[in-house]
Amino acid sequence: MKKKSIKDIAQDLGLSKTTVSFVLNNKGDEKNISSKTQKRVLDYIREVNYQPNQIAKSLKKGNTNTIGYLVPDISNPFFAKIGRLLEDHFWEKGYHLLIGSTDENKDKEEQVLNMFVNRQVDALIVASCFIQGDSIKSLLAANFPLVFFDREDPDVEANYILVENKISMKNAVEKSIQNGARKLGLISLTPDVYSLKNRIEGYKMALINKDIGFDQDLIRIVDNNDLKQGTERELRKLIELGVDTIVFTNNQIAVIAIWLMNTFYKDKVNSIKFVSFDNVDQFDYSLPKVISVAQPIDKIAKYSTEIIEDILNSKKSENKRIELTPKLIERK
Amino acid sequence: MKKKSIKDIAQDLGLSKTTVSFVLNNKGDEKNISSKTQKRVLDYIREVNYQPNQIAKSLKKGNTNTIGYLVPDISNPFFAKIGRLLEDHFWEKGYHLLIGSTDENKDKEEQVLNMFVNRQVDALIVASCFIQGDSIKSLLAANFPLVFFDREDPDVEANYILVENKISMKNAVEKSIQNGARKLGLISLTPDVYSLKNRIEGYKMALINKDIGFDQDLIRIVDNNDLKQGTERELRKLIELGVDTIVFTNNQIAVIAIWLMNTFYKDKVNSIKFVSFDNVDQFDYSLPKVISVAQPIDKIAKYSTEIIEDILNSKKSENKRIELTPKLIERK
DNA sequence: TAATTTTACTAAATCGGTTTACTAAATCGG
DNA sequence: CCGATTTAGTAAACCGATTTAGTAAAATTA
Repeated sequence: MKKKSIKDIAQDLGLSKTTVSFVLNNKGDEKNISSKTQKRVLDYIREVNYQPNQIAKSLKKGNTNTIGYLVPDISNPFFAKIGRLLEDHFWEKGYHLLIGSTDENKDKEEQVLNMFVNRQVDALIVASCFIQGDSIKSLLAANFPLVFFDREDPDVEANYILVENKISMKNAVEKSIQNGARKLGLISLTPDVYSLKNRIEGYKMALINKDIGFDQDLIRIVDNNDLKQGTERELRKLIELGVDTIVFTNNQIAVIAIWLMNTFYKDKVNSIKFVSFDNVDQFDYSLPKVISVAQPIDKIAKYSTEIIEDILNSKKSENKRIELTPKLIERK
Repeated sequence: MKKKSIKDIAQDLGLSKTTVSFVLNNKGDEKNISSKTQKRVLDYIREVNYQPNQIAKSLKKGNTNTIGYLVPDISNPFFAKIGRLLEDHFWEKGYHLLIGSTDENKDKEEQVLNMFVNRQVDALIVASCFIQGDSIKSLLAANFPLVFFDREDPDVEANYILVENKISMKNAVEKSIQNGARKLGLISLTPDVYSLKNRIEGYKMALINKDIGFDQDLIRIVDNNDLKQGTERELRKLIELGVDTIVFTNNQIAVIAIWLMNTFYKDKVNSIKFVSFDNVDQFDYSLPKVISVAQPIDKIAKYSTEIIEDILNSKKSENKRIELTPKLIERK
C-alpha cells in the first residue's frame, strides 16, 4: 500500500485538498470547516496513518525545520557533546540537526556551507575555521540566522558564543606556576582563529606576569593535517628542551600528548604537568596531571539555541556577543 | 538581491526552464541543446552563482540525498566516530547525515524514525534499541534501505553489521583468567538487545570453560536511565563481594567505572582488573588496567556505506548479515 | 422579502525544480 | 525537390503540500 498524500485523502473522503489541509493544520475552526467534517478527516488520517511529506511542506513554506551544525570534527567530544545538547534542545521545538565536519579545511567548509544553504537549513551553528570565507560573508550579508561558537574573528560582526579565552588561560597557567612550574612550553594547533591566538596570549601574559618571561622557542605549532606526528615531534622537542609543564590550547592535542607520554615517556608522567584548554573526562584520572579550563558546554548549547530561536521567531535582535566564563579545574 | 531560480535564469536568457534544466543536469548534448546555448547558460549561472534548490529537486525526484543516522547517543565516542566515518564516506557520494539520539528509549526511537521518514531520508543506519518497533517493522516491510549495526534481533530479517559478540567476550574473559583472575563480576546495561545478551553469554561461557563457574549474583544490571548512580551502586556491590576483575559489556559503563575507581577506590585501581567490550583511547593509560574488545569501527562504517550504496544503486541484493571480528587488546 | 453576512467548502496558483510530449526549422537522402 | 530525420528548443504536467481568492447555500438583518 503506497503512502497516501493529501490528494488521496481528499479523494477518499470526497473533499478538496484545501479542506483536508486546513483541518490538518488546525485551521479547521478558523476556516469554518464543520466539526463533523473535521472529525471525519481526523479519524481517517489516523486510520490510514497519514504522514505529511515534509519536503513538499518545506518547498512551499520555505523552511525545513533543520539546523546545520558545522564543526571541525563531530567526533571530537567537545563538539559531539555540544551537538548532543543542541539536538535535545531543538528536538523539542521540532528542529533537527544536519551535521558537517570540516577538518579545519577552508574548502571543505565552503562546500558544506553551500550544501547546507542549498538544503535550506533554517539556521546554522558554526565553529568555523575561516570566518571570512565567501559563503559566510554572503550569509551574514543576507542576515541569515547564524551563530558562531568557539571561534571568533573580531573583524566580522556576527553572533558569537565564546569563552574568556585569554584570561582563563592566564589563570590556568598562573595556577600551574603557583604549583611550582618554572619552564612552561606550549603546543597549539595553527592559530588561524582568534580563540587560539587569545589562548596563546593568555599563556604569555601569565609568564610575563609571574616574571618568568616567555621564550618563543617553547611555543610549538602543530599543523591540522599532521596532528599525531606533529604533536609527537613537538612534544619530544619540548621534553628535550627540559620543560616541566606543557600547555595545550585545546583538548585534541592534549589527549594525544597524554597517550604519547604514557607510551613513550612513562618515566616522566609524574614530573611533567599539563595545562589544557577544554576538559575531557579522562583528565580526571590520567597522568600527567592536568589543570584544565572546562568550557561550559551546556551554556554554549543553551545560548546558541536561544539566539537561533529568537531569530527564527523573528524577535530579530542585534548581534550578540556572549562571553562565558569557563571553570578552572585543578586536580589534587 | 534575491536568490535566482531556474525560472529567473531562463527569463534572463530568453530561454525556457526546460532548456536551462537540461543544461544544468548535463543533459545538454543528449537533449540537443546547442553548445552555444549551453555555454551561455553555464556562463550565466556562474556569473550569478546560481544554487539549485535541493528541496524542490527532492520533491520531484523523491530522494533527498540524506541518510538518517540513529543511535542511542551521538556523543558516545563509539557512535560519534562511526558517524564521522559515515559522514566522510557519504560526503563523496553527495549524501549527508541527519542525526538522532534515542537514549535507548523506545518512544523516542519511534518518533525519530518517523521524523526521518517524513523527511524522506534515502536510507537509515541504525543502532536500534527496539528492532521490533512499529516504524521499523513497516520500514522493513516496505523494503526501505536500512542497515542495523551494533544491535541485533535474530527474529527480524534485515541487514546487520555486527561483531562476534559471544566469542570475543569469551576470549577476553578467558585471557583475563589466564592472567590470574579468579572472581569475575560483570556490569551491563539492561540486555534488551541481543548483542548485550551475547556478550553476557560469552562471559558465562568463559567462566564455565575455565572451571570457575558463574554466580548469578556477580552479574549486575544497570538501568539506562540511571547510568551513573546505577553503576556506582553495582560497582560498590561487586567490590564488597570481593571480585578481582570486573567485566563490562560496553564502553559507557566502563568509562564511568574507571572514574569511580579513581575517585572512590583509589587503593584498588591496581588490584582490580577490568575487561570491557568496546575500546576507548583512554583505556591505553588509565587504571584499572583494561583488557578490551575493540570493535572495528572503520569496517563497520565501510560496510554500512557499501550496503546502503548497493541498495540505492538498486543492485538490490539479499539481506546481509556481516559479522566482523573485533580485536582483543591486552595492556602490558 | 430583499440585502447582507456567515458558513462550509473549493478551484487554482504557488513553491522550484524535472520530465514528457510536442513543434518548428534545418539538414539529409534518394 | 520532396519526404524523412535531426536539431534545437518549448509548453505543460508533475511532485505534495499551502494559501489566496473565490462560490453557493444558509442564516441573519433591515
